[in-house]
Amino acid sequence: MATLKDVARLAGVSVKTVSNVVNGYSFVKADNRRRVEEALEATGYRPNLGARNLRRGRTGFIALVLPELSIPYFAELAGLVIAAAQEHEWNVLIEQTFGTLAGERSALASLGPHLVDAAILSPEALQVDDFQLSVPAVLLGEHAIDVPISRVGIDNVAAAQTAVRHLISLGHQRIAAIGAHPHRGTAALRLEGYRAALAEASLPFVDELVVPALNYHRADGAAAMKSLLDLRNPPDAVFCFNDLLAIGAMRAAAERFVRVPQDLAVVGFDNNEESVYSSPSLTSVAPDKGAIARAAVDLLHRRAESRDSALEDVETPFSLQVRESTVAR
Amino acid sequence: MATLKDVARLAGVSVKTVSNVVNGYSFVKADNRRRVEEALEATGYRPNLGARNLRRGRTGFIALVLPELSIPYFAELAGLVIAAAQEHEWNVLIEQTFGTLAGERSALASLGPHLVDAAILSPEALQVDDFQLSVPAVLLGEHAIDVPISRVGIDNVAAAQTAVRHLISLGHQRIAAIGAHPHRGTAALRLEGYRAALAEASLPFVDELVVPALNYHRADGAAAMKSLLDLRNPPDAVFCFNDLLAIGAMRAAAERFVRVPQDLAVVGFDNNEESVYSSPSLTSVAPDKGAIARAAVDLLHRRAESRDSALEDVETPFSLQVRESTVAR
DNA sequence: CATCGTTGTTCCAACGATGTAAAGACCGAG
DNA sequence: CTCGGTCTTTACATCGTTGGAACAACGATG
Repeated sequence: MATLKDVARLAGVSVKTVSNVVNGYSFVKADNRRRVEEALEATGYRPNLGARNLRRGRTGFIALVLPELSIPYFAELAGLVIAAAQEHEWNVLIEQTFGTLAGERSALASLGPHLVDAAILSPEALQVDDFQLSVPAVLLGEHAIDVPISRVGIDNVAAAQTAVRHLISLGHQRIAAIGAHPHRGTAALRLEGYRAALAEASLPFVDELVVPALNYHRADGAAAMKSLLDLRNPPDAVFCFNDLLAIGAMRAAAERFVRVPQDLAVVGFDNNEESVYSSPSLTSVAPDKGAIARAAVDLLHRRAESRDSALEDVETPFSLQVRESTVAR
Repeated sequence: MATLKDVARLAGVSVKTVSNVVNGYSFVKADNRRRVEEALEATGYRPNLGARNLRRGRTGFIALVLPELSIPYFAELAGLVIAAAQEHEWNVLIEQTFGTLAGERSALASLGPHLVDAAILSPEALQVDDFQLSVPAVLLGEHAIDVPISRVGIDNVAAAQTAVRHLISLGHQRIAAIGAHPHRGTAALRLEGYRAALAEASLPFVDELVVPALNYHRADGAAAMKSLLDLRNPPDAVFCFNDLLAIGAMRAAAERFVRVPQDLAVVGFDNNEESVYSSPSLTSVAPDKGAIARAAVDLLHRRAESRDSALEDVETPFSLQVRESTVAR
């Protein structure tokens, strides 16, 4: 691998002159510039990023800490973050926490200015004490707890309310919710939106219709749905806090020969590609994932450049995608 | 951020002694070792990986070049690769190519010993000339073309044959295939397995039943299925070259009120989590993704350590997961 | 007490890049 | 022909780490 030294020797100039050419410094004599450029070409020189960053005091990486890549929402988001980071010459390091406190702690511990310039976090279990970050960071989703970190995400209350209003507007009266969670900030807000929508339609809030889910996987949605179908008086609609739960719920319904949407309307959250092709296709709250990824990366870029540290709270748009799980073809 | 120098000053020893303690060098006096360890603790020292790797001549990263994270197979695989890489103290850099030649070329160009120690590639369009790699690499899937690079993957011919045999054993005679592709190596092999299974059952190979798919997304599967259902004599079973195609195909069938599996049996490939929860659930060829990830990373580790460069071809196991899309409950 | 081998520590150079300061080349003005 | 100012290039130090050689301390040996 060619280094600046090799190029310099070939071009017959000093190392620094080559460095100047590489970095676009203006005052290089045309003749030398040409010779250096030829030498660069001939050796196929590529800068050693490690060395450059060591000298510059940056690493060229940002961390993306998320629960699991096998969850479609995070996989899609990761893809978008990688694309957005590229525009700022950042490479993305993905850390999986599997939603556990231990996993999140170890991911955070491994972060530091020597490894990454900044971090994007999607935490699920972290405590206040854990946020002793040494690099600029941004939270995706919600503040489960009150920590001084910027945030990017949608208005979860409004989004949930929109989803449940949709169910109410279709005439549903006994609407369940799947995905309550003791620690997850988004879960609390979506529940709040659910409550608000019921309240404004003067529908009662029924405890037994709110089912918790510890993980947001398909299996959890299926289990929750089964318990709902076992009720003396099962719901006629269900709002799931993410699409995977909804997919699991629809699966459980199908196994009991409960028809969606005739017997049971289902709304999800995240608008995974999977939900467009399921049978029936799934009505879902669609956050603008591209906007989230871009906003998060841009925010970190500003913070990494200027050392100011104003907290920001960026709200990204969402929409409701209505499909067959609430309105039959 | 504390450096070795800070720790050394605090402990009252030289930088090198601290380095020796950090790296587990045996001959350090107990007394000094204790003082250094206390100083390490007190300063919260974490080695600067960039500097360490610069000195050691490695980067601590491997690249994972794949089409797109939003494709579940690659998302799951990426998660497993990250986990496997952790055991060798490697961080994973994910590059998305979006299946285009340009994307793959630019990903490859950005690779080099200054950035990564090794690379795992899942190419779809690359040409022979492109494989001028300067780091150890391994291909996932198949050699589309004849290049001297190690490979890890399943026996695609046998896997496809197993899938189609399954359909034949259920009495299907008119079996379609979705996913033929002009350049993709795996596509050719899966088609070969399909052909072999037909041949051994003395079933005719019918051209119109083999449908190409340029991308392997759900939409492509749906489009292909529609064209098959438009045939004068449509198939009674279909083998899709991946699960996304199969999901799209089942969706298209449902829209035409074609029942799966009664009117049409469907087999996929990849065994995505999504396929377990679809309605009907999808019979699929299940490659052992964990084994693939581990084998690829381990192979690269061996190659990065010892400079020998024997080509390896690692075959990982697969199985057929039979579900409702071929056998009704 | 000189010598030796073992153990423990330090100093120096190097990895590849860039910022700083100083030196060299060149120009026109006085 | 010197001076002062702009270009242009260079030498050097530096980022944080580690390998190697040098050095120092030590008890054991002859």
